[in-house]
Amino acid sequence: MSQENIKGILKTHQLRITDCRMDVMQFFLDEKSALSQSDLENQLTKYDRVTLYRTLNSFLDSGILHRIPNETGTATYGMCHDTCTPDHHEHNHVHFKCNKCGQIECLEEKVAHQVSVPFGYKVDGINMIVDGICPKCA
Amino acid sequence: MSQENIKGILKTHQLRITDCRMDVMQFFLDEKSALSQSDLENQLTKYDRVTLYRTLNSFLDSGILHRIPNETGTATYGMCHDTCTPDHHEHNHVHFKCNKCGQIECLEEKVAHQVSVPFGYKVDGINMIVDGICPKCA
DNA sequence: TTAATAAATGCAATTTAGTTGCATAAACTA
DNA sequence: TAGTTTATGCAACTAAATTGCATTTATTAA
Ligand SMILES: [Mn+2]
Ligand SMILES: [Mn+2]
Ligand SMILES: [Zn+2]
Ligand SMILES: [Zn+2]
Repeated sequence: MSQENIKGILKTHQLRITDCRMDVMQFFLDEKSALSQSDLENQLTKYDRVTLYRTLNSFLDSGILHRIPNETGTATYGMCHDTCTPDHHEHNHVHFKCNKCGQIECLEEKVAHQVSVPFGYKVDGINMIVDGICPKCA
Repeated sequence: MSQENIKGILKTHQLRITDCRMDVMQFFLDEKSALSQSDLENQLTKYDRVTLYRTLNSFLDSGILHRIPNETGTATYGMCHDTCTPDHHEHNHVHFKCNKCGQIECLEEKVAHQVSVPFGYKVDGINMIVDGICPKCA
């Protein structure tokens, strides 16, 4: 994706165009897999950790990224495939976590948007995390 | 559940019977919902935080507890409903997270044990996290 | 019942993750 | 290009989790 396209995404989400934001978004687009704060720190060493935290948060707030649930206790982020807005997020795709390399990916597969729950529970969202072995590790 | 039953569970999993382990397990059995380290710290103040961490980990390793994926970055643990062993965990039930009170519960609802993934991916397990409003908060 | 052994605990220190305040620098607006 | 707003870097801080080690407790076998 071109520099101009990335700028477009930032503008659409009403975010100022800065080097850090451009580089972080580029990194997500290149990697395609989900990334964590520490991935950014390792790769984008020219920026302060705090700036990277704040970049992730601004992307989260504006609906460019979403957080992916995981068991490890470190936040992981993925690009929103769909048309997410700050108000309405639509993350109805499956997440895949490789048990060998640890990488987390957003798959295109859609999640069933209904699930049966006991009487009295009201469902807002459904999140599906599949674990196994990814093609690279097979 | 009786003290003796709890001892039985510990023995089955080849864990030494200690006060801390008895109390932690009792707490999980009483609460029925998923618990975090900080829940334990608040409730079981007579034990050191480190001991509670280690207790959770020993339960995790021996298949008494499982970790529940979430987006917040704090680990949450639930009793394994099914017949889990250290080697093979079978957490085929739905997890529900209330968006009001934050509580996480293991539901009896079974998770579909098939999911379609792109060619090349091998699925080991499926985790389903449903969020919404629980009966208590409705 | 006791002595020997192995494992669990508490405490202090350390590492890792994430946040906040504030001065400065950069981006946008007109 | 000047004025305004927002982002960044740095330092300090809070919170979560881990590690090392001395001491205590649980188990085992005499
Ligand atoms: Mn995703
Ligand atoms: Mn569960
Ligand atoms: Zn992999
Ligand atoms: Zn609730």
